Amino acid sequence: MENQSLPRREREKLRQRQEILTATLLLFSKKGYHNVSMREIAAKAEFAIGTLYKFFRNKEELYKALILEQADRFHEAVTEAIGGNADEIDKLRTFIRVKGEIFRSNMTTIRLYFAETRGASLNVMAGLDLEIRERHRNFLLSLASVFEHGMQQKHFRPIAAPFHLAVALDSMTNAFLSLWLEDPQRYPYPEEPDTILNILLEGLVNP
Amino acid sequence: MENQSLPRREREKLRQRQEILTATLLLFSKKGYHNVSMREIAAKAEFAIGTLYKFFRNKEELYKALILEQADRFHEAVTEAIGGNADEIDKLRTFIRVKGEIFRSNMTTIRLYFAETRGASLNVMAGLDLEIRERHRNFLLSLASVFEHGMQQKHFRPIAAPFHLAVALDSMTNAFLSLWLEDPQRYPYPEEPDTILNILLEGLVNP
Amino acid sequence: MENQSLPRREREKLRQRQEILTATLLLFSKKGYHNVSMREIAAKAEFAIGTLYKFFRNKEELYKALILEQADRFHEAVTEAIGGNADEIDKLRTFIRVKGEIFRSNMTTIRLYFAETRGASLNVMAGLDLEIRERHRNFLLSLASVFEHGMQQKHFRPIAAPFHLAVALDSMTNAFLSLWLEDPQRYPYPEEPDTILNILLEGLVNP
Amino acid sequence: MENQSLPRREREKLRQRQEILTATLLLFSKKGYHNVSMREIAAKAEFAIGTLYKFFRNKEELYKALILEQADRFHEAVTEAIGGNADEIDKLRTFIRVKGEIFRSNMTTIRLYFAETRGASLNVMAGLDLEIRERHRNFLLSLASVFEHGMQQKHFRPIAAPFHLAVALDSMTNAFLSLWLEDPQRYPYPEEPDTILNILLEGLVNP
DNA sequence: CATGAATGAGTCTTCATTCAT
DNA sequence: GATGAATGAAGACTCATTCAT
Repeated sequence: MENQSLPRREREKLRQRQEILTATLLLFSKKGYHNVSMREIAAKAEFAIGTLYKFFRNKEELYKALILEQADRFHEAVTEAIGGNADEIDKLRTFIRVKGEIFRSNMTTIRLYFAETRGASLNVMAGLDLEIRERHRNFLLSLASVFEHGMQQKHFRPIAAPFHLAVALDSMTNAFLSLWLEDPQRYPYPEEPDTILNILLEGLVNP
Repeated sequence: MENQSLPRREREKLRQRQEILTATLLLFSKKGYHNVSMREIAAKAEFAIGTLYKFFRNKEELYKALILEQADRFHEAVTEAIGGNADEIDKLRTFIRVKGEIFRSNMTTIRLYFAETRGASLNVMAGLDLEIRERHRNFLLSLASVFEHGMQQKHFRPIAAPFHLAVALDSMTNAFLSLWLEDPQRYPYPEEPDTILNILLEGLVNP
Repeated sequence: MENQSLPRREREKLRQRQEILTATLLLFSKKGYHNVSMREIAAKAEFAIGTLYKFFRNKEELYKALILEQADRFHEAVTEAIGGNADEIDKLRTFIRVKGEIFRSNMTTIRLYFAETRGASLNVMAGLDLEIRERHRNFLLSLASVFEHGMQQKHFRPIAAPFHLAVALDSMTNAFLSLWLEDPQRYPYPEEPDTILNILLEGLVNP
Repeated sequence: MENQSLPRREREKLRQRQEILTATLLLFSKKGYHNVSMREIAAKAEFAIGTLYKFFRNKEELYKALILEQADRFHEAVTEAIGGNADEIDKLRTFIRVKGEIFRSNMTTIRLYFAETRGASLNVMAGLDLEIRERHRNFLLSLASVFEHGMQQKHFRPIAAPFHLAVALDSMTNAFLSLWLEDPQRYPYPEEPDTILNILLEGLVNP
């Protein structure tokens, strides 16, 4: 992702920044923001404490950067999943599948993300929350336009506003993935994302 | 709720305990567990610090008590909403409405509740989390049995497992209420809970 | 010891005072002054905290009273041991034996006593120390007069000042009893007090 | 005592450690362990509180280190005093003199030492006590072997077990030094250690 | 430029003491 | 007079942040 045309010095700095963020993610997601010390992060990242402060003004800033980076990654991926020219239903199916894959391969990140998007943000700071919500909202709008387009194409019945449908679908995937996160054995996230789709579509598709 | 036949001394103690919990709820939900000091709580509750420790062994215990009390209140209310002998669809409608009302009159509590049920708990402690999840799961089972009964009565088509439907409905109400929480103006939680019901039922009801 | 002619009310008070002191002795000698709380003492003595303060102005005063009472008991007993008309050597022998008996039957007290007489007093307060030293000094003077008398009677050679001899004898009994306190098995305090007497009386150098 | 070939950084650390210990010794010996706060120590040592914790894990550890260091110093010195090839009586005389000198130049330390070796240890911790007793016992054994050797050489009559004689001599020096500590004017510790030696060596009984 | 030693404000918690009942 | 609930000062300890080397 890093621009390879940057001067070597700059590229090096970006790499170090990444290393710090990686170590931080590991620690924060395992123990929580308040239970991780800068010393601990420095040790894990194999930098001096002072160096951390060269990259991030303070602990909060480091946290913000971490969350935003992860949120970006996440929203990019799901947004891409519903892009392209595929059939609307395929797009929804792809979305569910891709989101599931991201969860499965980023449980660590996800825990942190949930912690942020669901109120915990109150604990740390308000500003961050806004930026995350912004990204989330943008994604919901993209998803809504899939529904909208489907309606225009008469594939979908207008049982609710497109945005509401987007919110509904997004929340259902969250809920099922949340169950899976709790107990992957008991609640396997559908290999085929059909359960969720069924619930949403069974009444939605125009007969 | 407090037993009025308790000796006066006991009633007084319960009242004080409640005052502490109320002050704590306000502070925790506004600033988060780690950003509130016992001194602050004592000041808000208008008790001496030492008095706090008469009621709660330590800060964590106070937090636990607070969360559990609120969760109980919440789950009792929504469980009651789907009890009784009403028609299944009416029960779902009542659930959505009641949950909305609870949210609207307990925003403070809700913020804290979400913080707990959605990952932030990682930050504070594991034990509490389990008890909350247990309550949540119990409610989901009750809700599932509403769907199951509806299927047995042939009011509902078996488009998905009852428990999955319960999860879906619960998550949708959360999502819409979450939007409303963010911006009550922009996202009014449906006075009539029909949007959510529509999404869920439009395909669910047996034609 | 309590004057039976005191009004009943007074006698009762004295008895309560004793009960407090007994409980306190047990706790202080087991855990040390600073590791015992007034609440703990009140519980052990089965009085209310406030009642403790009726008898002793504060924790320190309670401590002082306790130590002084024990010291008095102790010094009375050893002083009595060297009183009477017996032969000087018998008096010394009796002293050693009696002191041993007191130790053996009051280990609890003794630990506290040592803690006080040997520097720990620094920890708690200076005033107490003085009163104890006074008693100790008085006893040493009594003991010295035994030596002095023995010299006058020509039973003893004037190898050192009587007071110095008293100090020497007292310190030796302390040392041997201290060993015994540490490990009663390994260092049995002489049934017959002859070891200590030998050292003092025999004369070590080979003629 | 510090290895001068250590890297400068290490030497500096050792020096700081010593400064902390020195300040701590002063405060503890004057006011006692429980009446000295870490804040106070930090102020006296002219370090930040946090710095104290870089050197000692907690207050107890600091105390332990202090006591053990002083005890080592003390026992080394007295053990050395009875080493070498001198005549046994000379060794005893040297011991008495050297111990006196140590006392005189380390009153502060001594107060703390006594506090530990004589019961006060109950108050703070058990582990430390053991290590000190161990050192003390080792010294007594060395001293005992002086008596034993003296007996083998027929300089001493076997009036008591060598170990008992060691205990006796040690306790007498303690007692006389303790008097001196109380009131240096009234009880000058014998310039020439002859009083104590006399008592021990002369033989008290008139032949 | 990187380092990590030093800092000290701020945290939770205990407990001697008071005083309304 | 007895009680023990309430008080809040004070203590040990942590950790984000700075800055001399």
